[in-house]
Amino acid sequence: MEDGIETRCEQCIIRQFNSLRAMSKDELKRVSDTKITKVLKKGESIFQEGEKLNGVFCVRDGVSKLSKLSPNGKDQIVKLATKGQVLGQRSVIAEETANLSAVAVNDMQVCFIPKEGILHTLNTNPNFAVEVLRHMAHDLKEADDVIVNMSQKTVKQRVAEAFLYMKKNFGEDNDGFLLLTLSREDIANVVGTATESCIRIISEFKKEKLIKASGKKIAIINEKALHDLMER
Amino acid sequence: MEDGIETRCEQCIIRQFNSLRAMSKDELKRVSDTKITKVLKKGESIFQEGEKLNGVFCVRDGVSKLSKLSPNGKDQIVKLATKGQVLGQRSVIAEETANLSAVAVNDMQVCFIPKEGILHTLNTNPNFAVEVLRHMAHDLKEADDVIVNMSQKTVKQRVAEAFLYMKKNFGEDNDGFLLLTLSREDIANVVGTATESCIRIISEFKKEKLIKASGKKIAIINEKALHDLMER
DNA sequence: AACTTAAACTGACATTTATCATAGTTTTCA
DNA sequence: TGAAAACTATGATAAATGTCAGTTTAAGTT
Repeated sequence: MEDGIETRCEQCIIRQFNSLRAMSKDELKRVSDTKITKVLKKGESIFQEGEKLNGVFCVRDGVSKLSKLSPNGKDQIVKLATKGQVLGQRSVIAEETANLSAVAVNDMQVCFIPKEGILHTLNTNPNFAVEVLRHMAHDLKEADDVIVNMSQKTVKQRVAEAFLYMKKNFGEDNDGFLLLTLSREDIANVVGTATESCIRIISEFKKEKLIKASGKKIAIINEKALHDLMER
Repeated sequence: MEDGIETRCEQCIIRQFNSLRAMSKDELKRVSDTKITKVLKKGESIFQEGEKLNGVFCVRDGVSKLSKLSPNGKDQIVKLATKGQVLGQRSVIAEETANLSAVAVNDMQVCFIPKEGILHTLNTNPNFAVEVLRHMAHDLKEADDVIVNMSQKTVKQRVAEAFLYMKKNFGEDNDGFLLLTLSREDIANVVGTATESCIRIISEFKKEKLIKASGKKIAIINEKALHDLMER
């Protein structure tokens, strides 16, 4: 059992850093030996904006929102991280305080990996560093795309995109309902709009039969229409 | 003379990657030996979105805008790069096509550095890789900040921020005019708004004596007020 | 200098989005 | 289970921003 956890934890690192061959067995073992597993309830925070991180967190189960508080008091969700993704690596690598807060959207399990091992491997294993670099380059591209979406697309388009994103990255159950359920407020914070505006658009989508809802659960009915709307 | 150029070109790499000690003399020499200097007129492009890059470009003189075309035909400027900054490293590192276009805002001089040397050093010199990584981590943080600004701040706040950014990063002349002059359209594309909206806000700022203008040149008169406006 | 073109500006109006108020609905938990 | 709290929903209205149309000004060009 405990063995299963360890194995999965190693998998996080491997997958995130895309570097099965970049870390040696020894290095992986050292990382796994020092990890600490932590359980979080929905709404609890993993770390806060401004906090100094002593390591990274690997999501074993559940979903975390990475968000930043803007001066006007609103919270902008920049990213949603799920099983296998690593949180905090940017701050650890840059040796800066966290620029985002990480909060559990569901009940979660994360494992903590002290920064020493990561930094050591980074400095001694070029392949590993390059893999991490490549991963961060990808994140940077995604961030650029988000900037363009935020400034050039309407709220309606961004809501459509958010649902498609949720389907693509978190999947759906047998009845077609999105596995990731977010509150209307969280959706609004992903999209960067007021909760009421977000709700209104969701209502509209329901009327137009693009989506259907059962309580908090949402199912995409007409994916093509959502997609066309988003691209226009 | 040509020697001066070489020296400065090496400086670009060193400064951008923040790694004076991370690249050996030999490595730096190899990079410099293979560089090609290129002159561009205002409006000419260095590379286009979607293009495959065979190396990075180091800005020796002038300013380049890095922008992305959105489906609605508008151009979002994501970053402005000036002397000493390197363009295209994200694409080269990720081995992807460029996700942004780079166009000269002024007359420019850039030097081209083939990717082979960069990738080779990356793979053999961990210190260099870590420095590049750190640099990219910083870029990523900045991108996150831009996302929050775009979604949470008003156009007026973003215009104020743009002027403060221009002052901070490009400086002003003896009369207090910003050294970087952008067309109204370019400012609008930085801010992510319509050109007319941008012009209207600039007119407002002039009336309120926050800035003054002489032709295309703009001077900040009341920096504190602009700052307060931006933060609110 | 006269001509041509591009950029800057202004007004009127349409559209989008935010805000405030309020009511219905679900969830929580004592 | 039943009341409180949190979330979802809708209407009315205000504020912000975009669009279109037209004018003025500046910048090149021959």
